Amino acid sequence: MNRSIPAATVSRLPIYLRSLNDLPSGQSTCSSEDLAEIAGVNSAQVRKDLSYLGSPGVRGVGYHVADLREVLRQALGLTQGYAVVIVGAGHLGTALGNYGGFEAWGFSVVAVLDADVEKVGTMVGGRAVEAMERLEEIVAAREVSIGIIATPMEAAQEIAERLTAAGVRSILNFAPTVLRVAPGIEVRRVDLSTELQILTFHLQASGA
Amino acid sequence: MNRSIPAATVSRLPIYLRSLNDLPSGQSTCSSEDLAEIAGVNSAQVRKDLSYLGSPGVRGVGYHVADLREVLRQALGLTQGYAVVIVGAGHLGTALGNYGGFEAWGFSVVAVLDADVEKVGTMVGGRAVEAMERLEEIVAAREVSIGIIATPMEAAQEIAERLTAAGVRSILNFAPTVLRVAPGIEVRRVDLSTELQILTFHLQASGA
DNA sequence: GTATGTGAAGACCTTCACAGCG
DNA sequence: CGCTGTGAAGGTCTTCACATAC
Repeated sequence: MNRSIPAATVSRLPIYLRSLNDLPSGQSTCSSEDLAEIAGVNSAQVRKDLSYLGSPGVRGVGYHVADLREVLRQALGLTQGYAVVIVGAGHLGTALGNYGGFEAWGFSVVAVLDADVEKVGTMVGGRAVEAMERLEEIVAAREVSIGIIATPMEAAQEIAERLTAAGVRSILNFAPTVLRVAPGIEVRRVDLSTELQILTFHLQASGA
Repeated sequence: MNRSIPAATVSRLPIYLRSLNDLPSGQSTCSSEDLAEIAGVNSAQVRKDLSYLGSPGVRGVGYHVADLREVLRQALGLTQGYAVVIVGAGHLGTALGNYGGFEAWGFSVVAVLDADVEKVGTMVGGRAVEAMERLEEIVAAREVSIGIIATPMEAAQEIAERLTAAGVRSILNFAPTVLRVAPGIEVRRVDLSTELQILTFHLQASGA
């Protein structure tokens, strides 16, 4: 079914899906131009991206909003729920654990882990923090498919190895380090200081 | 001095800078191969990227670590400090405010703002949360160059407009929305649910 | 000898412009 | 007629392969 959708397109699909919510309510159909405006991209880009999902539009009319939402949800695999484990209950892990948005998109945080025995048992987002040594057991028993690493840099690589050995195939890494993982394991890196440094590059390039 | 460095290169420079810290200590010189390994990219990529910064290497030898670090810091504009304001003192804004890494890279969080009067005056990362209406005054008085938006989605666009009107030229946006800003304003988006959805795309594409 | 710096080739991505279809 | 879907063109990024310099 997937005729190899380009990576750049995949990274925009979530934006299109969210953009549908920003349409004037009651609008049952939308043009590539409407979506382009909201998503901040070129309208030809929108049409080409969506064309990879079959041909969800109607010429002369546009895209039927409800249909398009369903096609996007299907493509992104959002029709099933995914169990997520958060590793690290520091400031960031706590913020993530308290974030209400996971459930809205069908994700379910099934555990928050921390290596610090002082933190084990404390509550984060309504769940008790569990001990790091239970990682493998929890991943297996709760069928975790996504691991979120919110540990200090030093611990990140080892946690990634334990997660993947236990069966996790997707990792979202907030630790400021590049993880080395086996082929087939998908890692996304979110790094605050990298982002800030890209901003300062432009500040100084434009003469600040 | 900047002979228009490609965007893709700019986004890797922070990784190279950090990679220097991961070299075996005492190693005063390193090859593009060494850096490539740590940064997780091709070594030709490393050489081409670094060649945009002049020619910081020595043929037959490699890159002198201390020199390269300095060249990277210069290119990224990290030789001067930057004042940062965090807008929104919810879970995420609080985590950011408590994050110790800003100072290490030369950033200085000069204010944390929130629209909720209940939150004003509470402490975040050793600073008292200030009222949102003081945004313009604070940006001007404390010479803020970077704004971090950690508000709910609905407030983000207005905050972006107020920040830029007050003189901020760089924004790091954690709110799940695409900001519309004037030309010349640099925005980086960090969106948890987008990242998770890209992961689920691959999970389902590989048949999970 | 050794590792950088770089033209050339190739892969990938974006944009245009218009054919095609409702 | 209007808007999608798409070949073709143009741009950007990555990788190769080797000349170049120490």
